[in-house]
Amino acid sequence: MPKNNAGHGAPGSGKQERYIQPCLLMALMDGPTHGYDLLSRIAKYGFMRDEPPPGMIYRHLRQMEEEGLTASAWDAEGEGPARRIYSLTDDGREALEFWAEYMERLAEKLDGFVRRYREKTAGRG
Amino acid sequence: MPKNNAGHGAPGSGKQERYIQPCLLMALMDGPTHGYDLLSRIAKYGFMRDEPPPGMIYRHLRQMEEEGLTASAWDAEGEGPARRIYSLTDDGREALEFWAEYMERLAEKLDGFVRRYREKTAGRG
DNA sequence: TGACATATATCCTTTAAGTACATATGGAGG
DNA sequence: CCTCCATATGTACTTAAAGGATATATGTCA
Repeated sequence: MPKNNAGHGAPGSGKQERYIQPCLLMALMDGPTHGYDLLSRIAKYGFMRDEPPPGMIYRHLRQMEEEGLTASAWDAEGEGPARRIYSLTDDGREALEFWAEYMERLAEKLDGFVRRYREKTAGRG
Repeated sequence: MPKNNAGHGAPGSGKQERYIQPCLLMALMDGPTHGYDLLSRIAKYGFMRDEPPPGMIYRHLRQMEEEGLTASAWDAEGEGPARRIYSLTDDGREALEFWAEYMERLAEKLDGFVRRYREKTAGRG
């Protein structure tokens, strides 16, 4: 057995492809909300084993706001600490469309690769 | 138009998901060869726009050899500078199977995401 | 009043990819 | 013969993006 493919890329290594940005954009399609809630919303897309550390999504949210993909405002109403409510901008919706097309193409390539592999190994192993 | 989604992840940014390691493993399934030849072999899998810079694949090849996924030997025969001929090990074949399963799962997740997006946006835009 | 849950935010580190450059060999042309 | 070029391999530095730890604030509840 190989040592679980330690090293580059994906299987087994630390750095995953978690698609946090498109997940956040997608989650915001269901309506504006605050960061902590987005954390649980994006879990259902299946790209991460566990919930990502909170710090992570704030980093993304800040960056996305800088890029004009989201807008935000403080919400002091309600209990607990004040929340910052994020919403999608038109640019954000466009970016998500971009992502969807990219992800579609990527899925095709991945499928093509796997198909090719299965053909190559058909009838052995 | 958004500024082409500058920033994180994939569409438009620098860091791509090029799957060089699985591509190299797959290319070696067609038989042992040297690095420069692998460069052109892996182009056909479609993960990179252009051929990756040569230095890159040597980095990968060295790392893969450290991990026991490939073996190599000098070939001084023939013209030009000596070549190093790489071949797959059993661990390498197993790692490729690993990759194939990973890529299959990833493709499913991507398709699921895109499907969900298309449903959400059906009938508008 | 002190632990706890929610919520936001900043920092430093690690990983892997991008980029540029350094080396070596043999062939072709002036 | 000497330079330039194509092939071929390799090292080194830089950047990008994710991982992870930690800091801050607030209101609830025991």
